[in-house]
Amino acid sequence: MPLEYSISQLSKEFDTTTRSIRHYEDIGLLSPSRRGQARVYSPADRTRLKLILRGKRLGISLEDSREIIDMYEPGKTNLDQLKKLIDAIQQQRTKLNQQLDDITKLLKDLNKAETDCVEALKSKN
Amino acid sequence: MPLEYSISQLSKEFDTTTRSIRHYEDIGLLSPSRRGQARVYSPADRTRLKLILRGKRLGISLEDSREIIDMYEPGKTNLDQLKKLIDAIQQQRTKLNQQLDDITKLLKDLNKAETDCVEALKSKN
DNA sequence: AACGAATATTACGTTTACGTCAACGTAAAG
DNA sequence: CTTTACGTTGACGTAAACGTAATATTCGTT
Repeated sequence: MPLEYSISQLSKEFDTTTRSIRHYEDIGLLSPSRRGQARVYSPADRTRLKLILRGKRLGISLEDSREIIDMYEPGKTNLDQLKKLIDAIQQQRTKLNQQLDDITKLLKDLNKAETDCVEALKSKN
Repeated sequence: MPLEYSISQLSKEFDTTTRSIRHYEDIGLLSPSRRGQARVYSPADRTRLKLILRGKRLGISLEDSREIIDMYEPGKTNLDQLKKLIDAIQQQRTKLNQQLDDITKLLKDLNKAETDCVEALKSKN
């Protein structure tokens, strides 16, 4: 496991574009260090990117992703800050469970659609 | 269960807007019948809307939703049409399983974040 | 008949999440 | 020293998914 990554390395690894990664930086979701003016990404940066993209696949907006990701940051040891976080986590959990429900339903529907298709194919022979 | 619905009824039931519902019609995802110029939605229309919104919650684009939803339509008994559908279903299933994976991982992360928070809170007392 | 509530159409505006140049710096290879 | 590959910063463009008037119509009620 490398200790640092270039922007194109990450874009390839996660099948995204350098433009997107820079965009995430533009809106403050990433802040890689620099060597000269070139971006240098740490494993931690890479993890953040991974989380962002995972969120994307779940239809989570970048704005919302920021909140979620910030939860994992240490040093957020302010007291009522913590309570806020716990609350946010609850909300996210609710949303995710809803999605889980949606997905199982969709998978069920897909299964039915498929068997229907297969049946229809059979009856053609 | 009613035999028909008005646009505002549906917008309330599914917590969306009449504008959105009309938009779905604009792009051909819905085609309710009319009484005069007023839209009249059948239970089938309602189901389609439900599927659209479920897809939305999963970050599925309206364009992709169209494909999925059309799978449920009967009368698609063209032969290689069917094979295409089965293929599309497979792809969707793959994507959904990926999402399932993402979600379980996120939920795990959220659990950890939460216990961390709670721990942090305890240590403050 | 007049009114308000619901619905309609038309059309322009907005937000999100990037795509797509253009113009230039940098560093290793031939 | 030039090519090649990769990187940078603007700046403008765009597609999707609606929001938001503005205006007109319809329909049951006073």
